[in-house]
Amino acid sequence: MATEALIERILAASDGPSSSTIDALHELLDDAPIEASTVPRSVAEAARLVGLSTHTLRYYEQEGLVRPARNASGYREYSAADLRRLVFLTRMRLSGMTMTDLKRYISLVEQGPSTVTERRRIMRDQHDRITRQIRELRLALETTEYKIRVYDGHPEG
Amino acid sequence: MATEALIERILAASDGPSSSTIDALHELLDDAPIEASTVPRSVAEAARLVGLSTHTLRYYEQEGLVRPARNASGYREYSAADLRRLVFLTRMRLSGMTMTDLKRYISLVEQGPSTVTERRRIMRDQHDRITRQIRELRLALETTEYKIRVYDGHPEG
DNA sequence: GCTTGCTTTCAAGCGCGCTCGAAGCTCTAG
DNA sequence: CTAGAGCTTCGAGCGCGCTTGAAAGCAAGC
Repeated sequence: MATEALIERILAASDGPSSSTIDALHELLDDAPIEASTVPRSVAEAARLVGLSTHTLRYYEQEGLVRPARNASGYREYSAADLRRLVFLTRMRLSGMTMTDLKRYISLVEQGPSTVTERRRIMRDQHDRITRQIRELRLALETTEYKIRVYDGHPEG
Repeated sequence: MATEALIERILAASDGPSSSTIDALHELLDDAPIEASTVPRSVAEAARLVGLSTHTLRYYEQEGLVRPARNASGYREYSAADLRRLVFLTRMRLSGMTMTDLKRYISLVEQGPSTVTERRRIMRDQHDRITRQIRELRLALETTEYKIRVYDGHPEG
């Protein structure tokens, strides 16, 4: 998946003390006033920034997940808000949310505040799925660690 | 994925104190002397026990991941060792190991002790991938928690 | 012996999420 | 004016991991 680049970058950025870094990320990525470089980005720039391909960005737009403005020539212009949404989309995709669910969720977002209840439900479901997934991964992690111990000739192999 | 049933069961079984439970699981699932019910299982029983479909079990065999014995009529008979392997396979699949890598690994296992070095390398790679994945999931988890807080009308939404 | 439900093999199909390629338009540098 | 890079839309293709279906054999109860 091309989206791994994004994660690498985000993870690299979040080395520091966890809680404050996360707050900073939220501020940066979700609702903060638009920062310095508020210049709209071309599809290639946006793709590079979020770690997706330009093809994927166009595909997401086609699916209604993001709606960048167009300039006079019909070129896409991704605003800071568009980029924040792309980061959100990428995180949700990486955590296993399906395109169908994501499309549903974004459609609710675009319908305005009356849909908050259902949006919260979707986020709660996703939260639970992620929690479960992390537990699964921890089991798998233990299994690899066990195998590695055995292959390292650990006494209780 | 049909494999979720397995995870549910394993997770249900591993409620207790983490470390000792994990040891018990390893003992049970990896190298312990075969336990009480050493009766071979039909493909349907095996499927039920590991939470996969019978189709998937046959597919895994076709791919060389497991080699259950056959009875006089050509029916598959899954031994305890076969079941342990299936559990291992399921965990690795759920943690995102590809069929290709898993086939390579199992082929090394079947080639005997001389392949331990490469097997260890594969398990270490997989360990690293899982670790990375868990970090990604934690970011996504934070994102859902943030959204839920906002939708719950939390002051610092 | 018949029925019911399991088993077998084999090959084809599918759903998801991209991914690619073609054909053509626009911008910039030289 | 031209070359080359990057943009547009559109539709088709693909890779992975199953999943399904067809056709036929086997087992157990009535």
